[in-house]
Amino acid sequence: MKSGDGKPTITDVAKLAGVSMKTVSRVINKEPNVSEALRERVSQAATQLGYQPSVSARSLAGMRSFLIGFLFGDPGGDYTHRVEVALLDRCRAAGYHLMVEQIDAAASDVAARTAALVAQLRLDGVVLTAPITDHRDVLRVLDGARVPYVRIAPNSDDASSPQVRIDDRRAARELTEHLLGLGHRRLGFIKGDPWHAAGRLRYEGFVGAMQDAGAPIDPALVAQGSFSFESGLLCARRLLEHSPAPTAIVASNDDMAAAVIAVANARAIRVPEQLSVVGFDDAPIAQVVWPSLTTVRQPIASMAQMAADLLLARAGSRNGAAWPQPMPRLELDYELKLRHSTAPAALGLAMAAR
Amino acid sequence: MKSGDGKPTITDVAKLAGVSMKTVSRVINKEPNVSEALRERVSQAATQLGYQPSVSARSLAGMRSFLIGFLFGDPGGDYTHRVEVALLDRCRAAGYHLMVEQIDAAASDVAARTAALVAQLRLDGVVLTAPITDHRDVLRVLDGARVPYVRIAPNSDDASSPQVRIDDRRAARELTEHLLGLGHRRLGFIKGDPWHAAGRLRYEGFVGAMQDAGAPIDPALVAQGSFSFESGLLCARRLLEHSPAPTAIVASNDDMAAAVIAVANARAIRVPEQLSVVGFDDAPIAQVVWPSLTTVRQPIASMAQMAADLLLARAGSRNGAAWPQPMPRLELDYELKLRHSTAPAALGLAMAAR
DNA sequence: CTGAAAGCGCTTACAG
DNA sequence: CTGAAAGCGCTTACAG
Repeated sequence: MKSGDGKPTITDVAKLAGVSMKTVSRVINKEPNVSEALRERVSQAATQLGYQPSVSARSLAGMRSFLIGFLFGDPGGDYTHRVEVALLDRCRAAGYHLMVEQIDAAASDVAARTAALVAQLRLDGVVLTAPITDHRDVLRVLDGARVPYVRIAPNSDDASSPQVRIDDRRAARELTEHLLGLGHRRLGFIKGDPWHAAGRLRYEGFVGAMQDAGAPIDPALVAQGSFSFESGLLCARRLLEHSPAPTAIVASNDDMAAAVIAVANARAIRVPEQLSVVGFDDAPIAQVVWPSLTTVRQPIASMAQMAADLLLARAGSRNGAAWPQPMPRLELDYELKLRHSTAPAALGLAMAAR
Repeated sequence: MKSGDGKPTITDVAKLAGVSMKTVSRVINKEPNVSEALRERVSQAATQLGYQPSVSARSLAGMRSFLIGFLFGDPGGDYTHRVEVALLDRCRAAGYHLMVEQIDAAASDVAARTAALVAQLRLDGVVLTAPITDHRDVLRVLDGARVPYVRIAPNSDDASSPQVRIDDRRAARELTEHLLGLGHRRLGFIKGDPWHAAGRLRYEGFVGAMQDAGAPIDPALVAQGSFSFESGLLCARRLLEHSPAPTAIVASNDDMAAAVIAVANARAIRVPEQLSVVGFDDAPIAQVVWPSLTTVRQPIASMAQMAADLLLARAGSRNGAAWPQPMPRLELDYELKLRHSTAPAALGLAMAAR
């Protein structure tokens, strides 16, 4: 037992176990070449003293900081939070800690913030979510500092870093095909941010499905949103005021789909009897609006975990040199969630009267 | 200009500026007793080299780590994320970084996780949100390690640490009085977690307002929820099946209030014409449900900022010894948000027919 | 399989 | 107002 008031150090553990500092270090780092007897003796001493290795000392002396960074863009967002919790999970399991930083993509100090994070903390790796995944200044600073990073659902598909994503294009296609299969022909679409990968890909999937089905796309029924509920409100009003009105609307995310339902409710347009609506993400809001949203569920936690694992594997390797080749590009499965916001077209008032 | 590939260190800056390491250190830490001329010369050299002080070196050598921790409980949650972004803001402004950790209150390794966070990283301070604010193991570890912490909306009102909150009891009272003022007498209430401060206080406020108004509380109209949308669903069904049904329902948060609206919609009970509903928090869902929710807005960002500032002020002080006395207990203003989910009682079908 | 020495980049405590 | 020395708690690189 240590009597002083300071925290026990590696020296204290070494003394108690009757070995050198270096042996304790080997045990802590799970390095090979330690006899089982010594390993056991050291572990016991560490536990007995409540020894916790100092991250700053390890970071200063060694080649690892045991710190992973998470850089996100949006100030709000359930998506971001879910990614974070999943990252936390993997980091903890690997003995790493998670630093977070928010980057306002439009701010002028983007490079400075990124630099402060990686240079002051010597991060072993960084996880990026859209739209920061494609911010030139951020990527330049990370590349310059040689900090490994993994991008979740980036816009550009280049091979400069590993990425984790779902096939947004195909998911949007399936969603659209679901509506076409219900007999809808006159479909509206609400786009997301154009510089956001998901926004672009989801629109492409919609267009592909429509073309394959020979269904015309009325440009008046395509509105430019920005993923926010408010932008969905504006777009929904525009689409629903158009004549003839669409019988179904595909929104690029659930927030905007929920906005469509809100506008429909306010105008006594019955969903899904008179108007089918689909969203994307399976955000909490999808099950909370009435009727609940048919949408696409992304495996957010799995995506984040894989991102973390890629980084942790590289940080843990003794050389830590480079990414495996070919560059990892993980594509996870999504899931179509059929709920209550979609119904056959032209069922009209018969069903509405149920 | 440094030619090597490593990052510039304090020594490089000192050489370039023609001063000692110690002088550079003084400038970086904004310590007094440096002539203006030298201060300027050092600043320029640092900028020229792109010098970033190593957090681990500073942490190891000095008495500060420049790291603040954020401990939260719930795996999801807009509230948590908003707190985090606000903390990030203040930390960055002060040259600090933010570490996050999630604690599952029911898990067995709560103490270990907390210990790992504070002992390995030597955190300069920790911010806690409910319900972790009142977790015995967490507090014991923090106290034992002498890590200063600030609690946001804790349950217990003891003076062991600073706290930041709104007056939940008074807010719930005002919300209830708003309904009573609209002529409602038969009110239902959906409680939150009993061991969660806000849950208890909001119920007390409700009871107080009812008693003062001489309105009886029907125990059959008080349901025990747990802040989740799902629990709100169950409670709402129970309350609305009761006869005579309530004309208004107070839910302890917006998620549960939204659930009440969902159940009402599903049963063709018109809100607010036949049933008034109020929530608490002004979460995003409040403006997204139809009709939008009358609720109480908490100044979440301000609360988090004040929590961070308390910690940063103490970490920055040279002695860093203790909290100011009396222990800070900051109570911020809330705001009643009157929206579309409340209307006069007994307006009945006249209004419903509009 | 084990260990003694040097050093990571800073700050502290002390001199002047 | 300025600086030289020692040391924070580890890991690296090297011996044995």
